[in-house]
Amino acid sequence: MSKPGTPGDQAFDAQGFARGIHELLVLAALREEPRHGYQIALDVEAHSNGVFRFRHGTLYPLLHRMEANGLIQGRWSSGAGRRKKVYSLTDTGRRHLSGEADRVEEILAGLMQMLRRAREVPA
Amino acid sequence: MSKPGTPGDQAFDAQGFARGIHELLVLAALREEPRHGYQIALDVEAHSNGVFRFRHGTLYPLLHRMEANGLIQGRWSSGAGRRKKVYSLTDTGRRHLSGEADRVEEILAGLMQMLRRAREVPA
DNA sequence: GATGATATATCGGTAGTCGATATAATGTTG
DNA sequence: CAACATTATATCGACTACCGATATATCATC
Repeated sequence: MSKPGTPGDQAFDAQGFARGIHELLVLAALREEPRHGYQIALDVEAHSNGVFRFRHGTLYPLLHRMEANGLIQGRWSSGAGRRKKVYSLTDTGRRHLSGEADRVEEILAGLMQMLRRAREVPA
Repeated sequence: MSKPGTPGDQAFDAQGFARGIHELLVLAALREEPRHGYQIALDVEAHSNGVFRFRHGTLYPLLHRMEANGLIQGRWSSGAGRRKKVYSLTDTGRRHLSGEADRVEEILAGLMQMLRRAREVPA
């Protein structure tokens, strides 16, 4: 694995990265307590000063996908009133959260290194 | 702009982010001196310890796109031997480099905040 | 002359974001 | 109560562009 170019290294995957970020945002929002989709969107937006924002057309399919993958589990709130589907982290999801956090952190380190390089004034 | 949720804020755009990263990698690689595509790929991989890696099917269309957008300018090396298309930064590209670097840095700050949050141990 | 590295190019499959649109219950205001 | 905004979820089609595969050609080495 010391040889550069060896496949299997966990390198930056542009497609997976954006998706992974969205998943992380959801998982992080559910870290403390279960929430329903709309709440997750508000929560994410509030905690990031509006940097991250879920569109409806992105969020709900994402939640369905994550539920199908066993990362979260949804239950329709039984009470009367507006129907809400409340999601909570599964054990898999909780494990995934910390694992992905490590992975993303490595990539962020690489990105910051790149930014430093981008800012070096050419001689 | 103080009001959170105001549209027009430059928020995280999942699609644009991944593309922006790839563009930044190219621009940063050309910061000091012109290089041809294959060189850029090697350079990026070397400077990121293999975290970032360009596939050929990604790199060359990207270079064409960036040239069409006026961020870089390519010239076929006139000498004999293997043909190489050497790219250099345009003024637009140089401006874009610093602008995008600022934008990405903001997003990175948001991502790191999210990571911290993801790691907080729930009570 | 076969293999492998250098060097560029293109295409089709694929996945997922995003805007638009739909539905419906609830809160609010006059 | 009528009209409207907000809360809440869902789905679809257009679009974008990454990625693996494939092709072409030069050069070095053996």
